[in-house]
Amino acid sequence: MTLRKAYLAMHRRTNAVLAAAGVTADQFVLMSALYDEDALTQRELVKRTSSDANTLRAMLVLLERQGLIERQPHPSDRRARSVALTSKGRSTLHKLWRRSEPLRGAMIDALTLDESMQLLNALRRLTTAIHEFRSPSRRQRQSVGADNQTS
Amino acid sequence: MTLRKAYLAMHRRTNAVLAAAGVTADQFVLMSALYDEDALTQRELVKRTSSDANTLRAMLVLLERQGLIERQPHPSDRRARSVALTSKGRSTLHKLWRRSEPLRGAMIDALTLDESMQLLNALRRLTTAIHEFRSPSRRQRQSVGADNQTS
DNA sequence: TATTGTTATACTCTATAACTATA
DNA sequence: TATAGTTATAGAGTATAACAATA
Repeated sequence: MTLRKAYLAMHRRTNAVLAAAGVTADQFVLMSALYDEDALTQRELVKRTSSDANTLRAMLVLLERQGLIERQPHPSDRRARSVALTSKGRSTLHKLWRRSEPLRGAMIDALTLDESMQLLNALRRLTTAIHEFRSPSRRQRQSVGADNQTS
Repeated sequence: MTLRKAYLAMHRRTNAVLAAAGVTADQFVLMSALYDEDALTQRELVKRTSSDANTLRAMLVLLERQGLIERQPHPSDRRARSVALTSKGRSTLHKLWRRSEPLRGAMIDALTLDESMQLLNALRRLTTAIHEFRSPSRRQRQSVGADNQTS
């Protein structure tokens, strides 16, 4: 509940800050993932942004329509497509970073450096635990064993 | 980014765990907010779940269609509606708690008690900072003043 | 056979604006 | 005048399933 509230607050405020630029917070995340790299396949983007493949594609189509990214044939794998920011996308991204900077600043100021590190560390471990979690609806006899704990 | 990943992981896994019961994670949150109270107005629910009023209404309509909640005239304010869980909603909520318990357990086990407390504390302060943040696009001369500190 | 991506489809969540009815 | 909620509308994100092309 607390995690949810923090994320929603950040997400909505980011959307509000970026709205004038015609880009959503999720699209901003996606574009940022492309910034460091020359080009990525959609498959790689799915991994990095932890999105669903079809969701990602829908977002790419929207960004492509705005001329912010482009998808070209992959040089070595003819199944894949090479996704990259256009020059317009790159300059838009710079603008988005400038616009969202004050909000990021406010978030950074809310915690000490030490607390921020601990927060990030805790969140990462939480994420790992969730990813490793598998529903015990169909138990793996071997690992769960004969304990008295009910699911 | 880290906050986003943690939230999305939790949200998706919760959805997966609850899918068989035909209820989404967001609906689960909403129903939980109703559990402690006999009844709440939609306005109060908006505050507690930090949802948009129209978003909330859409969710209530879905839950009402499933017979999990009901909306009755408010006794003292004839504009308002009194939202409450039905008995079916109440028993469904119990089932949802049971189903999601292992996931919550995994999340709790990922951190020490001390770390959990610190995490919650940090997230709350972050949320407060975001809520208090106002875009500096149109500065309020009075409060911003001539300091060198930005936002 | 497995992988990359597309097409088709549907539903939930989100949000804005204009509105009704009460307070 | 302000508040509680509705109606109408739209779009973004999410996800499943069936499919084509390629590895």
